[in-house]
Amino acid sequence: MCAYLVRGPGGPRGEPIVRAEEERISLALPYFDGLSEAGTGQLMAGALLQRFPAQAELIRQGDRPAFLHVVVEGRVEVFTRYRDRETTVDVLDAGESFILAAVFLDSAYLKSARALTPVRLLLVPADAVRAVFRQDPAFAEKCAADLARGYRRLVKEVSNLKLRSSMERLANWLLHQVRRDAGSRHFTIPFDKKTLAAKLGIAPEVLSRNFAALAEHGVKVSGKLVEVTDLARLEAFARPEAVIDDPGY
Amino acid sequence: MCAYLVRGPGGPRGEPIVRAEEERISLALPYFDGLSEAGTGQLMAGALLQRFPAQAELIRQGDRPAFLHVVVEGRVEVFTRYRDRETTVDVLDAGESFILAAVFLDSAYLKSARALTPVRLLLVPADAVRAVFRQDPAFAEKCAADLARGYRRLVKEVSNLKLRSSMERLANWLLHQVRRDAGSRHFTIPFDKKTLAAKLGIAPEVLSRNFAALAEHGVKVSGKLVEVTDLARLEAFARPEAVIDDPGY
DNA sequence: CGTCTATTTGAGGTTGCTCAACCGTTGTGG
DNA sequence: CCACAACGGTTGAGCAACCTCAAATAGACG
Repeated sequence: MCAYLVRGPGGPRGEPIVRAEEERISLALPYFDGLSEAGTGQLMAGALLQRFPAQAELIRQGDRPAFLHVVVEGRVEVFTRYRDRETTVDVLDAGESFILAAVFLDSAYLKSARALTPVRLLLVPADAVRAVFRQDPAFAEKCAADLARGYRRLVKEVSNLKLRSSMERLANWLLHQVRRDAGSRHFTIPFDKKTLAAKLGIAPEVLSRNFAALAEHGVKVSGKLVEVTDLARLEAFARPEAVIDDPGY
Repeated sequence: MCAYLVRGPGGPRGEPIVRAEEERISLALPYFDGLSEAGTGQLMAGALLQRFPAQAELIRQGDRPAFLHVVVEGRVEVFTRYRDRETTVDVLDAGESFILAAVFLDSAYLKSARALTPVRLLLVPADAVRAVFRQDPAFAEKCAADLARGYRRLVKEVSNLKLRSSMERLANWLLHQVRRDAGSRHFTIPFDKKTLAAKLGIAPEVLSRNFAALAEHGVKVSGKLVEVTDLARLEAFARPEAVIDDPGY
């Protein structure tokens, strides 16, 4: 019933009821913003707030969803496997949820997920999610909006993969990071380069060479530290496009 | 307000109100199945049923959604552009809808769409969709399920693109067609090979060579006609996986 | 029968992959 | 404190998958 309670060495410990303090945290999540009292209560009644150590396997593709997962703290990598290959579909930060689509349709996970850092997850029972969806229009709208945004993110990802070279994808990813940091000229890559390579859909070696090649286009890298020395130059090379690159679009 | 009424030579003619006969057609669409009377009425009140000639541009990426589009008849290609490149995201048959996510979020289209054949579309005003979503839980659930399925389709597409070679994608696409025709050994490709190539994310020349290469794996092609001479062999090569290839998964 | 468009084929270049060796950090045990 | 794994990343070499450009064919159509 709840595989999480027994999985992993020294890791997850179940807390059968979300305590007041932690409920406050959960409510602060964009996810539950503006919900009815009743709905919130129902969602939280069976919810668990759990910790997992880095590298813990959170869900496994093919399994059936028992909970909606919301990242409260830490970073989660969502990926798919095929034969002996594996690729990153997304990397999620605190405040984001995953596998809503599987929960909603009550279908098997298409993806697996692992903790990239130690994480804290809010686990909301799948049937509660479905029930509250039917009762609380505000929540229904929230879910649908989430699904719609997720859909659109993937449409962009498909365009990104099919229409751009790996260099272009990397360049645009860098611009994305820079923009997110309010235009700061340097930032640190928030996870392993191996993970970044998987996210961009290339081999780690190619990422390495691409970084080297971007020196020509106003980017300097040392370790996880990236400095954009010539933003205009990088933009000229990356040629970002609103429809693919604007997060809010 | 309604660009469709004036676009295209000899093409679309608007019908301000959906006639009874045509409403029956619309109601037969899976989309409106099980909806409340009131909801149906509201959706249909401002709906248009329109014809477009083959090749007509139905929506253009970057525009704002005025209607939810449902394919009543014919086939529609959904694609994205970037610089001078273009790629097919999906090909839709009768009964399927498109740009629900954009309508729901009231955001600009991420994709363009064109008619591959002469088509008949049901155009449901975007604000009606949003309004009925809030009023009719059955419709809300339908929409969310549609969004969730669309999301999952794209997750599979991303896996398909990132984890498989173009040969493998083609082989699995063939298996897909065969399975859809209840296991018949031969079928005709339902659109241009150029379109198929774009859907698979490769240049037309590569598709051509891939078809030739699949002769080794139990596939014979002449024109648009495909015959699977050795299903077991093709499956051994394609190695389909439920998580990526089962439509209902 | 010409004319167009779709597809195939050939040639040659690019991009990205794999394998293997190497480097720099980090962590460990003696 | 030092040698030595161990790990993540980089680099080099060779190969495979794809792409582009240019012709040659094959159909579809008037």
